[in-house]
Amino acid sequence: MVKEQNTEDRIVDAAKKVFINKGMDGARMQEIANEAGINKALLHYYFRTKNKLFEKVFSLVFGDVLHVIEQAVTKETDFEQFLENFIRQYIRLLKNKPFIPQFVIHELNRKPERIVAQIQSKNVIKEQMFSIIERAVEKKEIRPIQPVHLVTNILALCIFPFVAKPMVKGLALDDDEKKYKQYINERPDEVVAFVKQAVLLR
Amino acid sequence: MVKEQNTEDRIVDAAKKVFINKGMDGARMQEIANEAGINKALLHYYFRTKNKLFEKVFSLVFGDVLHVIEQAVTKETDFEQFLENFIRQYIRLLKNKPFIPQFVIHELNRKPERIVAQIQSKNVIKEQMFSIIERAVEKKEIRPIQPVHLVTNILALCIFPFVAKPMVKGLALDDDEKKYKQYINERPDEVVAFVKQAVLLR
DNA sequence: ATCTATTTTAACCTTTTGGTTAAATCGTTT
DNA sequence: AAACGATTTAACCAAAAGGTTAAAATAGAT
Repeated sequence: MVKEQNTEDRIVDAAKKVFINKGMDGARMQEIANEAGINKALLHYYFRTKNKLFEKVFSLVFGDVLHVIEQAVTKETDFEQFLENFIRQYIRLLKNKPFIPQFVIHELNRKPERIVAQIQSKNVIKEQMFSIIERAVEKKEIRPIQPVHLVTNILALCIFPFVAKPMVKGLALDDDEKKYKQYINERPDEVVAFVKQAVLLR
Repeated sequence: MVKEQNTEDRIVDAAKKVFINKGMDGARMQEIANEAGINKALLHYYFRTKNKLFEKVFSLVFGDVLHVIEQAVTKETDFEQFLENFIRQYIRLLKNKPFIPQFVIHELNRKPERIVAQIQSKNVIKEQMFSIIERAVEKKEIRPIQPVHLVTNILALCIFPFVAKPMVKGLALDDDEKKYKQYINERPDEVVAFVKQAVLLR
């Protein structure tokens, strides 16, 4: 956020922007250099290859996502609090960086092995989430549901409006950016309410 | 599905396969030619440019999706039937062509104008869906919910497990393809139940 | 048999792009 | 002032990729 940053950071920020918007294939080193306000030679001086730069960017972006999830998961609260917290935090992240999911998904499908590389740090999170859900089921706070399904349901509801923005905006909202923003602002409440209705036992 | 097809169809099928897997940027004309069992010269003989070929493929694929949606929407039934029908049909489509959503989403984000071009045919569908939902709300069959949100919720729940396959499989299912298939098979029931719980008034 | 459209072969062109290199410049530190 | 790292300039290279072309081969129809 500070104007004062060193070249390496400027490069990484520029690369984030370009890679996220264009993907690995669509991104051009020249464009990244321009975006960073430097020239191609210096770009390669810092990061020898496009691939190295991309890997750096990917792990940073994916790290951001994991961090938010971890944050929400490790706060020991009851299920309802966890749900609210998780959904609102997650959507807030995506509101600030709306291209993250498309980027992550696209690159994950392009090179699924990457997941395996970082699997250990995620496994902790997974176990945590699953156990929160299982406990809630045992305590009859929510109806019986497999953790995998509930987790993917929640993620789906949070992520979809961002990856499918042109569809949502174009098809349902008269291609009106204001209406889309309004819609996005309504999302946290909507998703929380939807999921609660779907699983909470009353 | 027939082995006997003319060259143009073979090309289009091959192009579908490659474009869907690699995207516009990642796809190679040579690879499409190989996949179709012909050479590059003949490929360009049928489709002068990569772009023309791509546009053809995109509209075909997107047409498939719209067709399924249209099918489900135009069957005049009550809300519950519509819900079941829509979800099961849609997931069946994705089970057969799992790469469609990622492809459509990626290309839609790359060139959002494309939506505007086909907007009229979709507007009918949209109106139909929205009115089904509004009627259900009026009749107190479901709790009050904005059609945009409900529609996107349903689409999200259907689509996400396919676009995020590596994540679901890797994170939650021990990277086990069998478990993933099992999970996908459970999806229709799960989604139907989830949505019903979330909106149906009992 | 010949005409026609289809298909192949293979060479070729051009543009784009990732990446390199060498020399010069600028700025800071010592 | 000298020295060093950071940065620019600009030319260059090689590979990849989209696209073209011309000539030959193949096959089907009249």
